[in-house]
Amino acid sequence: MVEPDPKTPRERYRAQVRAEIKEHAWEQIATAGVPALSLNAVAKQMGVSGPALYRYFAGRDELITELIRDAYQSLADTFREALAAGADVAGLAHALRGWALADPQRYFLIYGTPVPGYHAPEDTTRISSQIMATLLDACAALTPDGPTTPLGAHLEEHRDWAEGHPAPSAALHQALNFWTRLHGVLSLELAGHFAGMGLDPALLFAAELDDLLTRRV
Amino acid sequence: MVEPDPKTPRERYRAQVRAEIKEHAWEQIATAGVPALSLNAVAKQMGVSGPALYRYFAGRDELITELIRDAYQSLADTFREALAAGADVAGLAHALRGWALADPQRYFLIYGTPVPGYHAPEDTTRISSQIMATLLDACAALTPDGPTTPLGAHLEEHRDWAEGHPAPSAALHQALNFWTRLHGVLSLELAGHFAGMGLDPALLFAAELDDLLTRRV
DNA sequence: TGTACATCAGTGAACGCGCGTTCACTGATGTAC
DNA sequence: TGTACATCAGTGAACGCGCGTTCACTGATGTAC
Repeated sequence: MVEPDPKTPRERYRAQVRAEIKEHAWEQIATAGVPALSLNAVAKQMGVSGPALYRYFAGRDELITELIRDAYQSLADTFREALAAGADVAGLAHALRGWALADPQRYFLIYGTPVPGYHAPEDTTRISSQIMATLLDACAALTPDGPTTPLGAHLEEHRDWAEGHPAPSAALHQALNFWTRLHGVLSLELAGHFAGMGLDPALLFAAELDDLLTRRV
Repeated sequence: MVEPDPKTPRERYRAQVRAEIKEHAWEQIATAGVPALSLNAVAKQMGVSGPALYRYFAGRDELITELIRDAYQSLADTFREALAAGADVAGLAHALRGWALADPQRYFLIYGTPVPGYHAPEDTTRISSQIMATLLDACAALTPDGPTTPLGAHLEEHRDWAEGHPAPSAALHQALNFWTRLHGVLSLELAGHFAGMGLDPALLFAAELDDLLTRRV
C-alpha cells in the first residue's frame, strides 16, 4: 500500500506476490489465530513450495511485523477516509466498530494480548498517533473549550500521542475518553463476552456512544 | 482450590503435584505467553520426564482449560474477599487493577485475544456471573433507584449475567458501565498502549474511576 | 532482430528441533490378611 | 508384625508431525550489445 511505485514488471510482480502472501496469512490468522500462522501452510495454500516465500520475506517474524504495520495502517486509513467523507465523532465510532468486526483477529493483533518481550516496530506508534490525531480532529469540532481537568493537564504535557495536535485540553481529554471507552465495549464484544452473558453487543455499543455524546466532560 | 477434600496421602500428593504443575505453567505463560506453553518444558522445569505429566492431566488442552478456570476463580475470590473486607465500588476497581497487574497474562487469558473456534468450558460463565454479581452488590449500595434507561431495560430482561441479581435497573446499568469502562483503560494499560503513548496508566485509571463515581447514570 | 549474459523466482532435498502423545516397563507406596 | 498382592507414579524409548530455515540447483525472465 505504501510501497514506492513499482515501475519494472519484476517489481510489480514482487509487490503482487507479497500482497498475495499477506492475504493468505490474514485468512489463516482469521481462522486459527496468530500463533497458528505458518509459512509452510501459507505456501501450500498458494500452491508453492515453502522456501519460495523466503524470496519475499526474511522469515515468519518479518511477515508478522508487516501484518501488524498493515493493521495499524488499515485503521488509520479507515479513520482518515471517514473523516474526509464528513463523519463526526459518532461516525468515527461506527467506522471503528465496523473495521473491528470485519476482522476481529486484525483488531486483536493491535489491541489484543501482547506477547511478553515483543516490541512493536517504531513506526506503529507513529501510525497510532495519526489515528489519535484524526479522532482528536473530530473531538475538537465537538468539544467546547472548558476548564482543564487534572487528566487534561497531563495530556497537554504529553501531546505526542496525537502528533502534537494543538487542541485545547478539554478536547484531548474527550478524545482519550472516547478511545478508552469505545475500546472497552468493543474488545469485550469481540472476545464474545457479551454474547456469553446473553447481552446484545450492538445495543451496549450504542449506549456507550450515546452516553459519550450526551454527557460530555 | 475447589478440589473435594483429599483424605488419603495419595490423593493429597496428587493434588499437590497438580498444583505444582499449574504453577510452573503459569510461570511459563507469564514469560512467553500461552502459545508457548509446553508440557515437555514444564516437565523439564520440574526435573521430571515429559510423559509423567499425563498422570495428572489428560493433555495440554485440559491443562489450559484448568488454568482458565482457575483464572476466573481467582478473580472471583479476589472480588468476594474485597467486598467481604468492606470494599466499596472504588475498592473493587482497585482490587481488579491489582489483580490484573499481578499477572497480566492471567488477565489476558480471560479477557484477551480469543482463539477462533475455542469455546470456554460451561462453568466459566457461571464464575463470571459470580464476579458480576459481586460488583453489582457494590453498585446497588451506591446507586439510587433512578429512571430506567433503554439499556437498563435490556439488562433487566437478561439478569443471568449477574446470577439473576434482583437489583434495580439503574444499578444493573451502573455495574455494567463500571465493567466495560474499567476494562477499557485496564486492557490498554496492560497491553502497553498508554506507555507507548507516553501517558501515565495509573493516572488514566484513577481519572476513569473518578468520572464513574462522580458522574453516575 | 538476434545472440550472450545476468538476474532472479521457484524447486526439492535436507537440517535440526521441539512438540504432543503412546507404550511397555520398573520400582516404590499403600492395602489386606 | 510380617508377608503377598494391588495400585500407581515415573521412566525411557519411540512415534509421527509440522515447523522454520539453508542450500545448491534449474529454468524462465529481463538486459545489453
